[in-house]
Amino acid sequence: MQQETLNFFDKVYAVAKLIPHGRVTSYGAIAKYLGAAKSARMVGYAMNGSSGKDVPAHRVVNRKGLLTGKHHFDGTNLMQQLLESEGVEVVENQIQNFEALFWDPAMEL
DNA sequence: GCCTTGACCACGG
DNA sequence: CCCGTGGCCAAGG
Repeated sequence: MQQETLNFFDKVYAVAKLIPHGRVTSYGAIAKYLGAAKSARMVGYAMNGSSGKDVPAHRVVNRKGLLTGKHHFDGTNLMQQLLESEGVEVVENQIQNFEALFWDPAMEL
């Protein structure tokens, strides 16, 4: 009987891995898909442990399309470069055409 | 075992 | 959109 909390983290990783290229989603969207809409914070925290995993954390941004977590990456603009590498326009830590690139698991899945 | 911090979000003003 | 407040859960001190 493993811990449910660990399941939550694992779910976050699973959903993040399902994010298609050139698309982005928000912490709240993932949390809501997992049934924990109010636990959006935990999604970001889970991402903190995504280091070393196959989780594209750079595709997960906040609700405003802002790269709030770019400071947690190795470099300063690594997250932005990764997104631009997938065809996502990012200016001043903000994703351009965010609503069009937004990928909602609860909606698309 | 309590207190603070944190890659957030919703609501009210 | 900005500001303040509440909530949620986990990790670190």
